[in-house]
Amino acid sequence: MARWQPDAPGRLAAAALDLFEEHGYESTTVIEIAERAGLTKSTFFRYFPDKREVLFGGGTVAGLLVEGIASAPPAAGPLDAVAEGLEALGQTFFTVERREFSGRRQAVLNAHTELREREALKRIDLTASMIEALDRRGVPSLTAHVAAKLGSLVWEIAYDRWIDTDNSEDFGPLARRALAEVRAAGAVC
Amino acid sequence: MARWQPDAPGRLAAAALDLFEEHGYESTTVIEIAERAGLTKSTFFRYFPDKREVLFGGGTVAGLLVEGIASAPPAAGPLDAVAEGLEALGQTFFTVERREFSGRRQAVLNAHTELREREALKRIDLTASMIEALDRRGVPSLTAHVAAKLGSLVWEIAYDRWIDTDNSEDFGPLARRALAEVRAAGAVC
DNA sequence: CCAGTGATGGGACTTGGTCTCATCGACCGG
DNA sequence: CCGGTCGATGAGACCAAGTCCCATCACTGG
Repeated sequence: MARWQPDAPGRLAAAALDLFEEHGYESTTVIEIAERAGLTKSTFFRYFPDKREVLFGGGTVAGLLVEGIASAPPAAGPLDAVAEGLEALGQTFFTVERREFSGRRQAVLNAHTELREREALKRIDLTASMIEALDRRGVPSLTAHVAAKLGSLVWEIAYDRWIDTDNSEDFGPLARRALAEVRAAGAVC
Repeated sequence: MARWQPDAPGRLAAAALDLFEEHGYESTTVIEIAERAGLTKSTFFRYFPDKREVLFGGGTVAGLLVEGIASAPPAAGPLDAVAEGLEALGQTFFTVERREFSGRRQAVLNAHTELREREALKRIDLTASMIEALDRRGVPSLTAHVAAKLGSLVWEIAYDRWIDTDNSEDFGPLARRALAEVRAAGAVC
């Protein structure tokens, strides 16, 4: 028999989301999170560098997106390459099982500035990753910057719609549609 | 004779920037900042909600930008309206006197994740302000989103170049040029 | 002379976050 | 069966950020 329950980080994240929903982010203590997960403060900080990060565990996202961009057909334009990356993300990360969790998580995020701040940083770092990936495709720097910013916007729009409970479309098609809309809007700027 | 030295927030901000440059952000204490400014921790937190915010005092920026966008000629397209806003900013906020301070401040910001994170949040909030301002001009939502994102990119590029010590051009012209480049890059996405 | 006001100081208190050391079952070689 | 190592966890001291409440004290107007 195992000495410890499995998946400590997962239990911590789940406990945290529950408590944040129940009492709000600021009013719940790291100690409370750890206790609900059957652990202690020490262990919490062993897995997460700070309290906010417990809601940002999935660090594989950037990697998947970058891979997707890299493996787009060489002839594809920069924005199409980003679309390819988003598509890849939709198939491996934004799966149906993750949808409900993502929605709950996002509601908590939107409600607390401290968490929105962390989200903002993640988005910027992600945009930087996209720029790098495009750079490796030979896209000129400025074009890469523009494509990454637009790609980030496409992501936001598609993600919002994907989370929306009235909706049950997969992430991939949503991203494709959002991309087309953004492109059309960009043409009239 | 005045009972207190004038401009407590300004003294705190100056002291903070000095100390951050000397010892780094994390290794300098709020108490140290306050002491160098001839004040106390209590007073520091009376003027700034947290330690990071001491480097983000100029809260008028968003207002100026929004005004500039609002007062652009009605015929101007969304991105041109944003350019108008940036121009306004260049004349009232990004003045020559502020250039050296901005450069020092930016160097500190770039060196510390915690500060980059706050900057990321400010940028997102600013983008939201731009979207609102464009919305009030009757720009359709999606177009406003695209224009705001591109405007934010133009801001970044122009600001970088403005700070660059090899350069001494004013912010307005730099923004104009950056806008043209971004537009050209956008056309090939 | 006196009461009110406003910027500041002082200090207790909570919590996030770091660090170091102790614990203890599992596993492994003999 | 035995002893030692390993790896995940616990315990608790410690520091700094941030909150709160109350004291201080010059200035002001009546």
